[in-house]
Amino acid sequence: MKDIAKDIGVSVITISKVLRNHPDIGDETRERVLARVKELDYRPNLAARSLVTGRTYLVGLVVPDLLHPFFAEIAKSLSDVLRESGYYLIVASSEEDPNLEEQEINHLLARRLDTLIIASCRSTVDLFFRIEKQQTPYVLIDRSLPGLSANFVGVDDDAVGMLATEHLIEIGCKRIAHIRGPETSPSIRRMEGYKRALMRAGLKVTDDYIIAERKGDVGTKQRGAEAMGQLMSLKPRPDAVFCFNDPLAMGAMNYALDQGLRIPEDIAVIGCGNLHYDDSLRVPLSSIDQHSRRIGEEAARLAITILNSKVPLQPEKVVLRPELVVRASTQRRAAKLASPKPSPRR
Amino acid sequence: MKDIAKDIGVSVITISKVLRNHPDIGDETRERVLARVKELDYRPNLAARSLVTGRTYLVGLVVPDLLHPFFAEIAKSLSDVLRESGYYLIVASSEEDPNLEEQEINHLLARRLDTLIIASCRSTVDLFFRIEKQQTPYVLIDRSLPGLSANFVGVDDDAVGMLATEHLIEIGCKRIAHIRGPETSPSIRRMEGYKRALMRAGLKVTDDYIIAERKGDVGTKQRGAEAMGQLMSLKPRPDAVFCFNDPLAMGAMNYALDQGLRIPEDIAVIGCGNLHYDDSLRVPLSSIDQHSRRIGEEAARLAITILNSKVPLQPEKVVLRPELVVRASTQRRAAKLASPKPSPRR
DNA sequence: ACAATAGTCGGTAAAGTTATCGATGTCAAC
DNA sequence: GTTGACATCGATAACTTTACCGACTATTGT
Repeated sequence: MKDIAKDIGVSVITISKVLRNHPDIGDETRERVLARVKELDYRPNLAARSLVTGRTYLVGLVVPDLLHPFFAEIAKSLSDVLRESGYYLIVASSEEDPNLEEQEINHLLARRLDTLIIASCRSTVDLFFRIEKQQTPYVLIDRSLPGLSANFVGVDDDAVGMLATEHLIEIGCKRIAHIRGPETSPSIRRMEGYKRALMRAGLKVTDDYIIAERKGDVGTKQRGAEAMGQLMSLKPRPDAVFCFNDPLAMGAMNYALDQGLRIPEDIAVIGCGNLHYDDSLRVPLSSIDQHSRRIGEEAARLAITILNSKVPLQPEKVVLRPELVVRASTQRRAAKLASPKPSPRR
Repeated sequence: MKDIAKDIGVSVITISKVLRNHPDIGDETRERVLARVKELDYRPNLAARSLVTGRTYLVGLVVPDLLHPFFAEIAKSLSDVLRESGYYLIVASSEEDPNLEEQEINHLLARRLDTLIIASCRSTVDLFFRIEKQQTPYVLIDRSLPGLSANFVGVDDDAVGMLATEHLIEIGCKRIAHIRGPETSPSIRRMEGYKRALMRAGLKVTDDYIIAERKGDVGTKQRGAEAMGQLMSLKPRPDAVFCFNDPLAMGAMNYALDQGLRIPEDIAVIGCGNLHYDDSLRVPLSSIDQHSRRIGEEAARLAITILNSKVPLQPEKVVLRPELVVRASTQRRAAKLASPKPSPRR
């Protein structure tokens, strides 16, 4: 920058102003500066700029697993929207490990990012108080924490559980099982929605029908298969399963099919996530769409709003309404039980 | 930092050294500093550090599509390995648009990242010369550019094409079609491998049997379906298709199945990528594994090697050997044509 | 006892940029 | 001709940290 200034015969400040489209500079000077800048293919050092402005134009994203299509889609839409405002995304993966997550967040805090966007696998709130003390704004996505009043973008997980379960009830299922996820808010809320839907329909909640997350780090599909195995060995076999997410459902379906069962005739299956390959599976999978793309977009929008605001804002919560997507795995069957009347589409 | 120094009665430099585990500092002093640091939950400003050291400990990743499982897996493994050495990943998506890619790379260059890792959709070389002029080391992944001697990590795409095609030949297919990808090196090389395998087997290459990428931005699955539609309308219908990647293959298979065709009896299908849901599809999909995880790991390793080296290194090329994974979509059929002898496994 | 060495600590300057305010010049208006 | 307004540019200081070297003490070897 010094060189350019010398070349053209103006001061460094002038160059700086041109580079930031500051209105102070005359057209002719601006042209000459820009010409020289282009000639040298010069780019200002953003680290130095950050140092003096206090802004990095960097947003951190912390997710449990980048490979999961749900988080990948969020990362993508987030990155798209942020880019329009000149922000970039730096990603960190917590591998569903609370300690690793804390470590990653600490590191990101040291980088003085403008905002953090976090799908947390922690169950305690202390870490987030520390973030607030650092004055770093943050947005929780997908997973919320009890007792924490923070910005949040996600789906209404109670509604997810109810929607899925009600659908299974409508198509005539009586013994509805649930394969649940890890101990985080979405899993807990979906299970509660599931239970509430059962009770409303006058069906009783059977503990055996709820399969909890296994420990250990086997793949999700594998866990789905094991869970289905457990369910198949029960005395009155379930005639439907609501799975926490689609990869689990995939594993569960594979197991059932390999055992010679028919889906949905013998057992109906519904998942959550509405992944793009759901309709190409051995049996196309019904699912609850949780609008992953919109979660990313809304989180980005929220982050930008916060960053543009002079005053600290009240935490905002964006709760999206889930949507039922029916495919073959729950396709209304001519009920082998006693419920011949076609259930109305909701 | 100034405050901590004052509190303890030492100089700022001492604090700085403690924070970087510099051996210069005595145990007692170090303890006292660390205690106070922890008390204040203090973290050094990495932007300032970058300014003076010239290193950001940031690696940029530019890919065409973060949502594609292939790139998502690379991003994940990359991020994992880099983290161990204290590096973080900043991601940018080019959406398969060369101009957008240039823009993104320019921005990343301004951030003075330590390394760039790029799956480029550009066909010209000039941009990369500009990167080299900025002294920023970079590693190409998946896609290479003719005439560019750069660090590269990817799979042997000629071998991919040959492996897939030879497999189809071995199971008795005679009229093998190819649905190719965009105009980048993997697609070109795989097609060449495909052609070479045909010629070696004494089969002739039919132009009609090679479907090029359609323009426009419909989803990949949709494109696969359309391509399959084109193939099905040909006079001697192909009895096998080698698809550039698995999403294309998914679309193609869906179309064929919906038309009442049987896979692999009427038409065998093989893709590339070996995605984790391949075995859960309507017909489990044979595929060529291109070791996406290892691509990420090797790229990270290479990046770190470059960063640790005092002297500029010669460009290194890591070419992985692809691997055939056979599933139902090409399961050796009791050839309805005239080739009853079981083909030997290669 | 003296030099040499190792172990600790600090001072100075520098990294590249921007915020703030002040300085200059030009022009029109009265 | 003075005032005011506007447009254009620059000087100073600051942001936070580290590289480099020098200084001081204590210990060791001879």
